[in-house]
Amino acid sequence: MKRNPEKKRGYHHGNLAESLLEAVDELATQFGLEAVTLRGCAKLVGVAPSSAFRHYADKRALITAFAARALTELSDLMLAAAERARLEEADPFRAVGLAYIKFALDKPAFFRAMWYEEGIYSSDPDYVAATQKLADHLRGGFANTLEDDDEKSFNPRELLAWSAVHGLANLFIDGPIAREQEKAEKMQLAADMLKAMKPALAG
Amino acid sequence: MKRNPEKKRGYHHGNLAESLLEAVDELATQFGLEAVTLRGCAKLVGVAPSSAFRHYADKRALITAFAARALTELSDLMLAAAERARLEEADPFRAVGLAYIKFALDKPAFFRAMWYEEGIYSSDPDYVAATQKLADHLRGGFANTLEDDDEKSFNPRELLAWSAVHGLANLFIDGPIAREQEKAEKMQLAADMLKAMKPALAG
DNA sequence: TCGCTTATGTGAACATCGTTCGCATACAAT
DNA sequence: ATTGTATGCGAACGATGTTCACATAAGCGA
Repeated sequence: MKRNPEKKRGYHHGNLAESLLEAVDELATQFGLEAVTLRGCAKLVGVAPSSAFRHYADKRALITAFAARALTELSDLMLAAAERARLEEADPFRAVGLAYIKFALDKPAFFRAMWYEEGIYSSDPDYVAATQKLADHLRGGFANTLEDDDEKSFNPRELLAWSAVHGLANLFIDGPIAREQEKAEKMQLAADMLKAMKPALAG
Repeated sequence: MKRNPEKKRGYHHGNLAESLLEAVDELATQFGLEAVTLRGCAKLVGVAPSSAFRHYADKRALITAFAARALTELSDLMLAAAERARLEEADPFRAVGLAYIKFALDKPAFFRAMWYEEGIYSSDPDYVAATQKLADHLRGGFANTLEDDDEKSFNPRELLAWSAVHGLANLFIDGPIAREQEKAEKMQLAADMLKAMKPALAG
C-alpha cells in the first residue's frame, strides 16, 4: 500500500513502477481509459510527473504494461472458470465464454486497454507474450469440446468461438446492444448466444 | 474540393463543417484516429483552429459526426452487398458478413471511430440514428435466411451473427489474429468462419 | 565507517493540444 | 445602404507529454 502520497517514507518511493500501474488501474476504472494521464498518475502516487520516465519510456509504454497485466488477469480468470466447470461437470466452453464477457462488463477499461492498438506498443514482448497466453487458453478452453487438427493456428470453429465472444463483449461495452440493460440481463443474452452457437461447434 | 488551403476564395470558407470531416478522414486514414488533432484538421483545411468551434461544440462532437458518417457508409455497403448477392442468387448472409469485415480491413480508422465509446458522444441523436440504421440492416440482412420472431430485439441467432462478424473484424484490426497475413488471406479466414457458423443459423 | 557508483526522484522548462473570447469580416434581408 | 447574423481570426489560457540538468538515496567494496 504505497499509493498514498502521505505514506511516502522519504525521497525514494520504493516501488514506483508497480504503483504507477495501480494508479492507471484506479484512474481508468474511475474515469475511463481516455482520462488516464501521466501527471494524474504521478500525483496519485505522490511523485513528480517526470519520475515516471525512469520506469517507462513514455506514456504509451505504461499503458502497454497495463494492457499486458489486464491480459494475464483475463487469462487467469478463464483458466479458473474452466477448472471450476470441469469440477462441477458443467460445460467448460460456456464457462470460459461467460468469463470472457463478464470480464469485459466488470472492467471495461481493462478490456479496452487490452486491445487498444493505437494507444499501446502492440509488439512489445511482454504484451505479445500475454496475448499469446490468452490465445493459448482460448484454443485450449474452446478446443476442449472441439477437436483441434492444427495446433498452431485457429481453425474456423475456434475462430468462430473467439470472434463471437469477443464481438459480443465489444458490442456490450462500446456498441448499441443492450445499452440500458442490467449486467445480469446481458449475461443472460450472452448465455443464450453461446447456446445458439453449439450446433456450429459440434464436429 | 475545398480542402486545399490555396483554393480558399477569401475570408469565408463556404463549407467548413463538411471540409473538417474530410480532414478527419484524411488524417485518420493516414496517421490513425489517435493522431487526429483539431489544429491539424484546421491547418489542412486552411483555417484557424478556433474556426472549428463555429461548427462543432468541441473535438468530441467532430469525431462523433465522423463516426456517424462511417456508420452510414458501412450501412450502405452492406445494403449494396445484400442486393448484389440477391441478384446473383448468392448467399446474402455471407455477402453482408464479408462486407462488414472488409470495411474494417479497408478503413480501420473509420471502423474504430464508429465504436469509440470514450471518444464520441454516443448519445448524440445523429450517431444513435446511424447505429439504429446499421442494426436494422443487420437484423434485416442476417434475418433473411433466419426467421425473426421479435422485430425489436435481437434473437440469439442474430446476436451470434453480428457478434461473430464484429468480433472477427476487431480481432483482425486490434487483436493478434492473422497479424502478418495479407488482406486476402484474412478474408478467406472470414469466409471460413462464416461457413462454420451456418449450422447454428438454420432454424 | 567512508567514499564511489548507480539508481531513482525533482523542478523548471518546452512544444503541442483543446478551448475561450473579443474582434473582424462577409453575407442576407430589408 | 443599413442592419443583423453567421462565420472566421488571433491571442491567450490551462493541461498534457516530454526533456534535461541537478539532487538525493541506496548499494557496496574498502
